[in-house]
Amino acid sequence: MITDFLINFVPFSHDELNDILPYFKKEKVKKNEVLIKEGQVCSKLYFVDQGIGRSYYLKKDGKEVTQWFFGVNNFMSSVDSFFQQSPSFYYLEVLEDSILYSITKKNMDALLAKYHNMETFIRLLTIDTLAKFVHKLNAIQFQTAKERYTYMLAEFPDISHRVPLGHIASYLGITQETLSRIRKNDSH
Amino acid sequence: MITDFLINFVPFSHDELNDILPYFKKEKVKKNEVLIKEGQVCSKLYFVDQGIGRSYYLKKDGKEVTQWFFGVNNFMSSVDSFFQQSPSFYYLEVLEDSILYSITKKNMDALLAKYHNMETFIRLLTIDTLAKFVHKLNAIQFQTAKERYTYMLAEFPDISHRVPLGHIASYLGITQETLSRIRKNDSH
DNA sequence: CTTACTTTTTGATATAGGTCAAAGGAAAAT
DNA sequence: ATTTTCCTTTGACCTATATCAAAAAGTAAG
Repeated sequence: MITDFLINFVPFSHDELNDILPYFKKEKVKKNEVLIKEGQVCSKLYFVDQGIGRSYYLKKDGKEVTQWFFGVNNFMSSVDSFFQQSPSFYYLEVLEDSILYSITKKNMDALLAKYHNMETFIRLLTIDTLAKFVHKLNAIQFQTAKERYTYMLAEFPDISHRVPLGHIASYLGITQETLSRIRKNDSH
Repeated sequence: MITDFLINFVPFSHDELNDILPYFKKEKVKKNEVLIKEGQVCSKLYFVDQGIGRSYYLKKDGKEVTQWFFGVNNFMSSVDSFFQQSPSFYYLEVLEDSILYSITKKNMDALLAKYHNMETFIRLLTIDTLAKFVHKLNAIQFQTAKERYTYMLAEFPDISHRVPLGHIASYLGITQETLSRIRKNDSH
């Protein structure tokens, strides 16, 4: 639940939660639905209640590159686009029928201005996100294809077998043929 | 100046600035001095007034990998270690005689609790940092060695010719021999 | 069920960039 | 100034992973 996620970072009061939570609107989204396209400004921040999301972009040759996966109980968005209101470099889509809770930038700004705790929450959330990106960067920068896949399994244990192999391969910066061969060898 | 940097993100009042600025202590640091070692908890956030810093870690084989460069007018730290008070994965050092302004975690926490604007500042700073990391990740993940160097020149124009080539190479995830060859060809 | 479409696997071949080794240059120390 | 240390360049060779192509397996649709 989104409440648990919030209070896990910051001790919001009951009154604060009662004011904040209604701004998150429930959205049911069908598999493969695209939430944001490249170039659009991301106007909502999503919380994944059920399902899986991913962000990706297209290389010049048209190939998709997955940038991130968003599992249950995670916020999903094109972070910099949402907070900086700049055109998104990424597409955002769901990979399964999903239930999301979304809040608009406008409402988020109001909450940030109103509640010091909300600022703290977003600060901590961003630092957490930053730490995850740093972790991925380390995995990608100097590890072999096999080690990268090991990182993937650790970072996204619940996701690694529910999404197409090609999405994972591009997330890891390797080809799907290579990943297929890694999986084959892994299963002894 | 640090003041300009602050008000560029958030419209701090004069009173706020007068309270905040004295917590930043000037430090003169000699070339190659190490500020944080791997495993230590980063207790200070630094602002680079003069000089260059870098963060790096050691691979199992003992080779250094540069994670980031910190130029003039940038905050420098092992971000997640400082804010999450977790052991740093990185070393932090300066590559030239430098002048830094540092604030302790304790004082920063006090300012974050006292001033809503300070929370906002750190939130925006973190989002900015996150955006830069994402940018690097994109460069590293799917670009050739030469394209990565182009990214480096764009991201750190003032730094690219003041630090050892080996530091840049490891930052980009390539070997120094390869980078040397790229530079040779660049100068036609 | 059968057909069409998507995803994964397998094989053969190519290549960017790594590794190893050694020489040249530059900078710092005595 | 001369020596020592560090940094950069160059050359020869090698390997992990990409690319290309096609078969096989899995999933969805009529």
